[in-house]
Amino acid sequence: MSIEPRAWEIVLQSIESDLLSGRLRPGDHLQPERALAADLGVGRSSVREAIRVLEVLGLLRTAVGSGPSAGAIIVALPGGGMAALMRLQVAAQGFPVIDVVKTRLVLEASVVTELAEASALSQTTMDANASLRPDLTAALQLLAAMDSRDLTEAEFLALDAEFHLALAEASGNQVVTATMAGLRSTIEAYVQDGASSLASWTDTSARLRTEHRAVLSAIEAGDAEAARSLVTSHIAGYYAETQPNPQPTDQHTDAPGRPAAPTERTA
Amino acid sequence: MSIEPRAWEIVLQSIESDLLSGRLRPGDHLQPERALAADLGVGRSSVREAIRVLEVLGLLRTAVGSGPSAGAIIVALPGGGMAALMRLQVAAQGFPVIDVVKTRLVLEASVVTELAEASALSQTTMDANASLRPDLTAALQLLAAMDSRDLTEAEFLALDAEFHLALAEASGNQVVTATMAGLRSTIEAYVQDGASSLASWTDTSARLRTEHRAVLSAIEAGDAEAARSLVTSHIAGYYAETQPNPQPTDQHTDAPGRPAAPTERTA
DNA sequence: GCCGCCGCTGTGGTCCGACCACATGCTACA
DNA sequence: TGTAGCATGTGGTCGGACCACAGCGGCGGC
Repeated sequence: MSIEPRAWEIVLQSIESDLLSGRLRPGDHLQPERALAADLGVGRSSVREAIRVLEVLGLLRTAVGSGPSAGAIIVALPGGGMAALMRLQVAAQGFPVIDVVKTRLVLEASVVTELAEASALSQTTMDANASLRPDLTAALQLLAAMDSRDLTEAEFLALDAEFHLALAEASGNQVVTATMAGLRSTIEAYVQDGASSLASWTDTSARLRTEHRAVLSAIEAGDAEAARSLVTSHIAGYYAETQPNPQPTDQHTDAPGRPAAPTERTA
Repeated sequence: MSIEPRAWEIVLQSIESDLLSGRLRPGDHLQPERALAADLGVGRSSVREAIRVLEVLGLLRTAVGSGPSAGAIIVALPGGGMAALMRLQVAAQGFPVIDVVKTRLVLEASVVTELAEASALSQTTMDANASLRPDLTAALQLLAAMDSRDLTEAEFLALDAEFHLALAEASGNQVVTATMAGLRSTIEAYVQDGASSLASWTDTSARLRTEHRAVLSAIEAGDAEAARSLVTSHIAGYYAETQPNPQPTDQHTDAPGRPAAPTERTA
């Protein structure tokens, strides 16, 4: 017959159903752990496991103490959970880095295309619709910060990653933004790994700066095709430059004696 | 200075570092909870919280009992974790449904483009490279299954979702596949919600079938542009058709028939 | 009457011990 | 020799205990 779900799943489903029905909304407090446990007829440990999951997934934050700021509060900030997911999946070899890069390419191409189109649209219509024009000030500020002469490679590349994330944010698509944020930590890792193998960091960073400005210009000019092409070559170019020996489908390194880790399909 | 991380974070980091260093690989067993707790100097509850997180993220599965199949085993199946993340973020209003649809659009367009290009490539080169040709048999079988006359709307749409997922799998990009799998449950929900508002289900399902075949034909013909355009209009068309009244921020509220979307496990 | 200190209370964070259910595998008995 | 049943190891759950911390309010000093 129907198997009894584990206790922590009961808690998770209860919270999810409260979320869906609107009984819980962002900003609300969860019941205290002890009360929730009593209500659902489970132990406090089980409640804590469910809360921990939700916390890692970025759905709530917890704080000790008392008062309005304490307790478990619903906060839907998707970036954190996505980042944890990506990071761990890459670590567990569930996600090859090349796939992460390819996905980044696809998403960013779409982001800049959309931004350029929105920009073009805002130019053809009345200025009254200034709200339609994407907000690129954050990206511009990051670009300016990257012009600073006294940046280490790591600092520069961190700003680089933030710049790309800012573009995603400007596009307004929260799913894409969250995914990019999740990809970001992985991207930053490979980007910084690759930086050491560059012929000349000065040359490369200068080129990256130029390319960034070109992308932004294309967006502001409303030239979607150019923006897409520029951002694609920007990302692919750096990746190619830092991967001197491609290693086709293999990667995943060592230990050929392994049972090849089947990603067991549920079907 | 540095604040002490919570105990369960210590466990998580320990496992992640084992993953990164290769001490843990897919298929391996984690230490028993009690041993891990003793090793790391934390309580068993904290170990369990970390393990629970990893389980929801799709990094491992747990089983009771004894013997080789029991215990916590590393299995990197990204789909499950992504699905849980997407589902909960949508529930918490962190992800507007429209953004989910847009992201699906972008990813699927890229998938079919890539498939078509690979297909074209495999045609121009020797047939010896048959391995380069994407494997679309799964998609074809699903298409055939959808031709069956006696399908309910729900069954048809489930097959539909699986078809789109099969395309992603055929493309070989695991990040995209996992993201699509995560989007899938959300997509299925809105798709089935919308189905009731259709003028004629018979007409619509016939059209969907035709569009599916057209997409597949374009892929097999190696016509990337056509494939992209077809899949875009396919998805956007259905979404537009089922959303006569956009209903800005609202949505969901229901629960008829679906018991709050359990974390689909089982193997 | 006003202000500040201190303890009370509620909260999450952690640990511990206990017990259960279950899957194995071995042992003892027929 | 075969099988029934027990021993073992594992995750799953619970309840209790204690801690640290943040607010809040009462009490006392000024």
